[in-house]
Amino acid sequence: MTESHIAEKTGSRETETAILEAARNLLAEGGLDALSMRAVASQVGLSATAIYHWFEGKEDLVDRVVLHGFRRSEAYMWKAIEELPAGSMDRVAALGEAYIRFALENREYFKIIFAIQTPAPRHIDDVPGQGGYRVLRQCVVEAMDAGNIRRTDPDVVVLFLWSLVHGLVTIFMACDPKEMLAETGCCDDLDGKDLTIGLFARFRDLVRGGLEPEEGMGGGGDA
Amino acid sequence: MTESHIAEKTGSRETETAILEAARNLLAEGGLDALSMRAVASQVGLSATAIYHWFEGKEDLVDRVVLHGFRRSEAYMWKAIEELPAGSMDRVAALGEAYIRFALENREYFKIIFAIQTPAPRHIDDVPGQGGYRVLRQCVVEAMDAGNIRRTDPDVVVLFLWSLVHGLVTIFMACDPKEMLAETGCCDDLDGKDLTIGLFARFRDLVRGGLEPEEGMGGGGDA
DNA sequence: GGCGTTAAGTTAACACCGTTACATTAACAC
DNA sequence: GTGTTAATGTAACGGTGTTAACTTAACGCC
Repeated sequence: MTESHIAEKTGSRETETAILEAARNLLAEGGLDALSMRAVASQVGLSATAIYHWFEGKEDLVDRVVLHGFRRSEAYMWKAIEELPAGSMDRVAALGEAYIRFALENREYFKIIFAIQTPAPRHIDDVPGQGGYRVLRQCVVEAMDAGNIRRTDPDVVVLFLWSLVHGLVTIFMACDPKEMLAETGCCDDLDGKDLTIGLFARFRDLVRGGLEPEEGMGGGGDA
Repeated sequence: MTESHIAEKTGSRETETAILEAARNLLAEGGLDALSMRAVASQVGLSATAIYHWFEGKEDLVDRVVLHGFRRSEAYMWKAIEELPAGSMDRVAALGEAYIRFALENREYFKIIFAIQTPAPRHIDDVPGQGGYRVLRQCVVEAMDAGNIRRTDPDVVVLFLWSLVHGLVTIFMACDPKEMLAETGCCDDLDGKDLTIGLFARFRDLVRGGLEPEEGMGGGGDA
């Protein structure tokens, strides 16, 4: 409670950020298993128990690491749309693509939030939606105002789009997308991240026009 | 390699299934952390090491437990559509709803596949898509033949629908959906599983008709 | 200069964990 | 009987997150 408290804290924070950075690297390289208190500590040059002076425990440490990831993701998504015209569907699509890119480039951050053993579900602010949700929502509302999206509850549309992209990413992170689409031959020349984005591109038509057949095209095939 | 091998094995399998059942319960109750070799063993009345005679290790045990979950999920989905007319969109929608129901009623099975630390992604056959993918694909193809779905690559449509539903479930398992839609007031009276399904119902319009505004409705609002 | 307090870190230990090595018991084949 | 194999047990290893108790250094204060 003394006056010099602020300055004193500021200096010591270096240790805290060093711990966070080490944790971040371990997580990105080897996943949650590789992020052990002892591994983090040895990388920083401390004993494992010293970490408990800065973080409540492993869960707290991981939370803080992941939080940092979200902050980056928000910036990532803003950057993706900044040069595209407001109200355009291109903006909405670019946002989806950015989400995919970020997720696949930061698998471990991403997995943790949706994979972690949480007894209670996490608050929305702790989730990639944090920045993402609000950015997307703004784009959707603008697109509605511009007459590019049918006028309905914007939150339903946002969740619709978010679910679509998030589902695609999550599925492709768990299965081998290449194998999954082997029979189809669609996007044959692509793989990994590009395949996911290629498939996302093919979703655009469905999102825009829906699954319903065009009017006046006759009743489909030979049924 | 002796002749009595089969009968002998059949009798002993009871131990194996007892282990599986104990593992299943522990997983469903307390997640992957609660499923420890020692906990399983004590529940069956064995020593932890005895499990290694029936399973290669924890990973193998978990895999087998999850596999059982998939089998159930497939049956669950077949049952959901059996009384609905083939080729109808109701079938497709019922499948989505069944997927949501199963996921939320079997969170731990579900989480594991998409959450587990897999260096290499799992094969499609190891994923809820296993049964699910093929069931959904059949329904989509039938709906195309019946003229209820625009004719395009069915695998793209299947993945589109699967992504949508899977994303919705995954997001709602990680965030608090109630909180997320607080401002909107949509589906205000529902919660938990019902809210997710309620929201899924609102997706149906968007899936059918797309986001594009109807022709001849004028250029949207006041933009 | 001595005192109390706090920050920052240590070592030792606890209770788990998955897994391995090795011993044991029982049943069966020859 | 003897050998073999299935089925289980005990003891132990190296790892985990975490706690308790201790040190060491720095600071404010009188």
